[in-house]
Amino acid sequence: MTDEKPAIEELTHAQAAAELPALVAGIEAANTAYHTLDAPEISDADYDALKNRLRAIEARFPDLARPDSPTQKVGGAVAEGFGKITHAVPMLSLENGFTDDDIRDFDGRVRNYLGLGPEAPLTYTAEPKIDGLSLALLYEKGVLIQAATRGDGEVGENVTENARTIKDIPQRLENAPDVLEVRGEVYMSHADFEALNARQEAAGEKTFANPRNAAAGSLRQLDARITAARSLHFFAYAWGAHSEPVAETQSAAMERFRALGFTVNPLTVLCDGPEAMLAHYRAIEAQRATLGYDIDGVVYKVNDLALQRRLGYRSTTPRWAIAHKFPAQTAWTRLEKIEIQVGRTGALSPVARLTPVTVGGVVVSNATLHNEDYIAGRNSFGEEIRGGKDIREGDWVQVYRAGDVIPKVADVDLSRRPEGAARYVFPEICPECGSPAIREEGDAVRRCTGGLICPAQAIEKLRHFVSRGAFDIEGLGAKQIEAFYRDGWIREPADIFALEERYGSGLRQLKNRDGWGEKSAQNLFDAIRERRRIPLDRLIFALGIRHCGEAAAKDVAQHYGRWEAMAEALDRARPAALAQRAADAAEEAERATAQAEGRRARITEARNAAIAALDVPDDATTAWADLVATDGIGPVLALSLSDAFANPEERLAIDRLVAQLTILPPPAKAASGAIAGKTLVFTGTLEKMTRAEAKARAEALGAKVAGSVSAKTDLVIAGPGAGSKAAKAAELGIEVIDEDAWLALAQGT
DNA sequence: CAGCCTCGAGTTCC
DNA sequence: CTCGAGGCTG
Repeated sequence: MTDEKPAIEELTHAQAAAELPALVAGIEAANTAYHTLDAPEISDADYDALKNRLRAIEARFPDLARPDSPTQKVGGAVAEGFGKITHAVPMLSLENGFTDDDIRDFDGRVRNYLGLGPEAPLTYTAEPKIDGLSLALLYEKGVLIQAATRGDGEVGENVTENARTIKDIPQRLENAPDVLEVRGEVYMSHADFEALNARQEAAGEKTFANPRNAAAGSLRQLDARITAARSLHFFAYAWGAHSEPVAETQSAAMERFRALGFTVNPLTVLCDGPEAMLAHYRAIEAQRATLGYDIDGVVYKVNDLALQRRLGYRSTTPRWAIAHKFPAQTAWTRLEKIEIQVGRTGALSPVARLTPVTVGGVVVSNATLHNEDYIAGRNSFGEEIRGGKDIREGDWVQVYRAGDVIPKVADVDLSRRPEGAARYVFPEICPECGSPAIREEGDAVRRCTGGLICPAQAIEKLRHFVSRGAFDIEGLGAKQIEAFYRDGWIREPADIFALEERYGSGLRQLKNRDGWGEKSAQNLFDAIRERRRIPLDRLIFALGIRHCGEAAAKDVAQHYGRWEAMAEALDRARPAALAQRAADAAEEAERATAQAEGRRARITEARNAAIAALDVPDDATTAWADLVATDGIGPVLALSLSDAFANPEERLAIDRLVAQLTILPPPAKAASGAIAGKTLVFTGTLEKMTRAEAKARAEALGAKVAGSVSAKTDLVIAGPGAGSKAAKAAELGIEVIDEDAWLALAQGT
């Protein structure tokens, strides 16, 4: 079909421009026909010819190449290939359990939360945990309109076209609700995996380490035709958005999925308690090798959906489910060397360099050794781990991947320990800068004291500054930061914003060195300029102050509202912060003798004396108390913040940075709903829900739940048998309601 | 004051 | 993903 077309070399620009649209349309039509109708309209050879011609034209006239051209979707380097999809209902992960007792504890927690006794009937489903990748399929009026990967749980990738090629995924559902999002696992069978690898090898292509990687790689193909050729499968096991209730129990929901045309795992059963769950676990474990696909455990879920709803969710996992994982695969290898890495906070982290070995289908050559004690064979309480065996260079060690991800050392074979292998001596000098590395009392890690003098710390801090939750500057990743640091172009965050002015012309001329050119330099400067406007919480997080992560930064930003208010308050509170530290030191010094004499009061006396000696102004005490009383901020974080702002060098660097920025205040908390922002106290017996449940419900509605009634309390919910708290509420003139009124409030909003 | 929950920090491999 | 530690609750 390309016969009459002029050869590429003879094509004029105008001719090429005229031919392109039809070419692109032809390829796209073929794509659609291939995987939506399962009936290719043209032969593979013709398809390839079309694509080759398009590629050739684009190569000769690059200005004609469109960013959405089909040639951009072949085997390309990824990422931008897929659109992002925000999950209407987040795709959470599951809590993991490993031992029988973990599962019994889970059952206990569920019962406790629901207010059920140990003998009350409670049914769970138990199903194999498929080792694949989760996928969310959105159906509207019974038609599949979107498929998204899990991603980080909030935002996934749009792989709709690829999902359409999977036979187990129905394109249409009969008698389905208007909106139904079915979730499940995409996986590849052992047989298909072996066959695929054989084909890959024969074609000289790279093979996959395990079925899960093969499934993931296949689903994330930019060319859906490749996905179609990979025979993937799908088990449905959960749901997200839905316009009407799916069912009343988990098992009925699975039955309904089956009726709708999905495949549901046949090894799903109902269990009437933890012992039955454990029995099923062992039964599945026994069949594991003969299933024909990989599983990595068994998932238990509370069957009754009304109970699931009551149990609700913690921050990242549901309370009504747990994954009982099989023991991780292990392998023995030689530990060649122990190396020390220095992190952002100066922490010295030992890493094992291993003779590469395959563990569960993945080649592992490094493993974390955590800290000094872990190498020595002890945990933080001084108890023995690995039977007290220490780890030495040259040892044969058994490694596994914790949570199937992080390689760790499980055991040491002492019989194979080389002659003369010495106990590992942990360095007390930073290997990067030579400063003393100190281990504070009661701390598990040893830290370099070099601060920003230490290049490792400086670089790690800068990396943190540009990381995802912080300034997130596109084009300025870890590698670039390190290069700029070594060049001396970026030594502190403020330098990033001076980069264009100081080195712009130089960078533009760095043709092809480190991949820089005029265009990429311009992109970087644009990205940096975009970030000159930054939300306050991101700025605080980016500063990399110890103990101040993303969540704490949000709390601090919310508390102060404006940067100036924060800086001013921290400056004012400084004397009180110093007093706090002095008091802590005095307490530490006094503790041993006070305990010997059995006089706890002496500790308080010592603290007070230390504070009194410093003569702290009242406004400092007020500012400090205000900070420490903030939700989520305790003395440790508060001191850390105070130290960062009081350190002259650090403060100057912060001020230089802030001078370059426009800081956006945190959004005012949406005070919607009757109890949002209110402080509640529950007292007496609640009959319709447990305390924990009531608390979770209140917090979900934006309220705070306190334990005792004070002037700050807004509302008291009193059940039967309420005593002093209700009386105190009456005394303070605080509104008191009963459980039914509370339920109305909780449900109404 | 002890136990729970959440957050912070560090780490590996694709 | 996991461990340790900080902060809050009962």
